[in-house]
Amino acid sequence: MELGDRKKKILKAIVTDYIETAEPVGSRTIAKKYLTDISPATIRNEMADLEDLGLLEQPHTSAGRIPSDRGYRYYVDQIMEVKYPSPQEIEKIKYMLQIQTINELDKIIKRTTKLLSDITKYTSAVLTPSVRKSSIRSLQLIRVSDYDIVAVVVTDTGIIKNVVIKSPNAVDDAKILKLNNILNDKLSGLTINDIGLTVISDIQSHMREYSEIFSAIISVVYESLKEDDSEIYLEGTTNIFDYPEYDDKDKARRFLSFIEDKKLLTNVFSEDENDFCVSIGCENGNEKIKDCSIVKATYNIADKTVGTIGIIGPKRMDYARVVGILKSISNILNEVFEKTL
Amino acid sequence: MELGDRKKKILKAIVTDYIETAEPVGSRTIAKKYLTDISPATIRNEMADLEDLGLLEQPHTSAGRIPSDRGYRYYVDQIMEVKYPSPQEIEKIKYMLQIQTINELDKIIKRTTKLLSDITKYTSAVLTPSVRKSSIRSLQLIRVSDYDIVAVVVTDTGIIKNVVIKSPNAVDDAKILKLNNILNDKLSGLTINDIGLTVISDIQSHMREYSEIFSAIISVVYESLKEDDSEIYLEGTTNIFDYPEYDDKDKARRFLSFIEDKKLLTNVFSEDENDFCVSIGCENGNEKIKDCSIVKATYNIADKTVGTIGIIGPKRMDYARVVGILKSISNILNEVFEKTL
DNA sequence: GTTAGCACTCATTTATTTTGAGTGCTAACG
DNA sequence: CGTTAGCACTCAAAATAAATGAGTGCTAAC
Repeated sequence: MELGDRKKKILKAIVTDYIETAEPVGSRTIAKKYLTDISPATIRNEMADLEDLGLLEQPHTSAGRIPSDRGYRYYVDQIMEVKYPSPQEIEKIKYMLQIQTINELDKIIKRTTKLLSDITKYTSAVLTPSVRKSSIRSLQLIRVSDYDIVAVVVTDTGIIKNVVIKSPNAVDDAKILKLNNILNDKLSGLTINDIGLTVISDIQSHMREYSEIFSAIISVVYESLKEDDSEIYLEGTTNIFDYPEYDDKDKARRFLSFIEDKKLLTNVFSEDENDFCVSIGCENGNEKIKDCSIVKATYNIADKTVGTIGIIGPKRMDYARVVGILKSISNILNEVFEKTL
Repeated sequence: MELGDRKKKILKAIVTDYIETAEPVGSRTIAKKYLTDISPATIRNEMADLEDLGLLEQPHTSAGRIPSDRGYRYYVDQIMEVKYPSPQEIEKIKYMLQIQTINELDKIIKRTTKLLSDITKYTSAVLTPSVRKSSIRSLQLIRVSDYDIVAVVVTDTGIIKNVVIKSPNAVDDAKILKLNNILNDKLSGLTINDIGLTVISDIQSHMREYSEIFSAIISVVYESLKEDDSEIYLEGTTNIFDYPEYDDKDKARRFLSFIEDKKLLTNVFSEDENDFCVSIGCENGNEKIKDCSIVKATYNIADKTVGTIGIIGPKRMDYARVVGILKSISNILNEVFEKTL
């Protein structure tokens, strides 16, 4: 849909003003604050057109206009100019994400989540890397007692995962050492998906003597790695109280219950085909957050896209700013994760 | 303070009714629903006395009475009879906490948290075991690359903790093996607090050749174990919307911001001298939750008190039921953790 | 000591009015 | 023809007023 120049300006004015004030925008406001050389009457005519096109809507007859989902979409795609953080701000963010004594993946991710909500003032969510896309760098068995083994898997993406295994028969250090060598030898470098029947039977052939204990180990480890294990970190969940659209108790509740359900949330924030995505209102498919917008970006470790960072907030969201921030932070994260590995 | 029998009955009636209805309780209601053989006028006289004693208060002149903090306290300490779950319910809870393919500490705790909020309909919080009170059962170093080591610590309380270490100089498998043996030998059985200068220098004397790498390891591991690392799990945070006292946006917000701050929350739910504790309104010390009550109990692993389970909700809380549930679940948890180790 | 009776209080509910921001339409203007 | 001033009309929200009713404290009688 191609809009005339003036219509674009008016749509932009309405979206901008509505984002700022949360009040429906009237023709007089636009004529005074944004387009001083056109009269309210003319603006009214244009607004009527924009409403016919489905880009604006009117809460009730005697109110101003607010953008519709499609209106926001048009604004995001065709009108807005992304506002990136200033170089100083970028430096500050880098600083916040790099300084730390212990270089733990988890800590960087937690800190990123907090940072995101602090800067944007919306609710932020970060998905931790999933084991499934990573390949195994090292698999180590630790003997804890005669019948208790802990398997520790370290991936090329820096994830460390522990699996507790009850052994069917007693194990000693020698056995563990042998099992360790074989498993490590056969599994390192493989992704979870690579581990199939052929690999397993190959290992099994090297393990005639331990077949029982081996199958206990492999099944538990395999199950544990296969399950979708990426966690989600959340920050700034109470930020929504700053936005008048959530003055209504039920609205706030609906939002927060959605947020509380980690399954739903993970679903919404999981990566899709794009490495960057803005989804507005009904676009995000879930009835419960049909008046929210979500902006998300992916991040990489070891050149693999392993997780996403994002924010969720009211549709009346400062898209230009949020998009700039998310793009920048996802870039910075990629840099950080390049260095720390 | 010793109360007459009738006063006790009236206080009990008021607390019971207020817990149920959230409405100030008037003399007529009591005469009709609870003490049918006394007239409202008499009850009014008694209520005036109870108010003088500081056990009741009146929101405004023409309203009924509600219990004060002290009133609740008297009710909890002197009047209420704990309502324990039925044997069937107990069995159900046991079932929920025991059935699982992989016996992971984390999963049991997560499930407990969910269970608690589901049953009580309040917000539940569970503190995971802290490494600090545990002793080391096994410490294993894993070589990930020339300069990357992961230390895995398994405690007698079933905690598994990973620490990433950047080695100052390259390590090979032989070195790791040797370090492993020495560390394991010297550290297992010790608690974190046991690890002091003497132990460290003792190990150091066995490690002349690796002194540099050793100090890298010991400092990072020690730091990591020393820090207070118990996490807190939360469930049912949106349950508060079911209670009319949180109809007010600001009240809800205050509660939820408190809940969001893991530091504050951990503080409130950490164990104190008692293994069971009810804290009402102002008693819990924090201005932000002065109209909440907290009930918490501890749980043990390997005969050590390692964490707490609890719920937080409005002062108008069904204490008798919540206390019964928490006591039961903490017992069940202790049983479960006895078996799984 | 207990209770019926009554005047009084005050939050809550319901109804009514006022206000004002905003619109659409018409007619005039350049 | 596009633009704009003018005006009647709409309707949510705010302000005001009145009605309701649950509950109290006090007094006097049982």
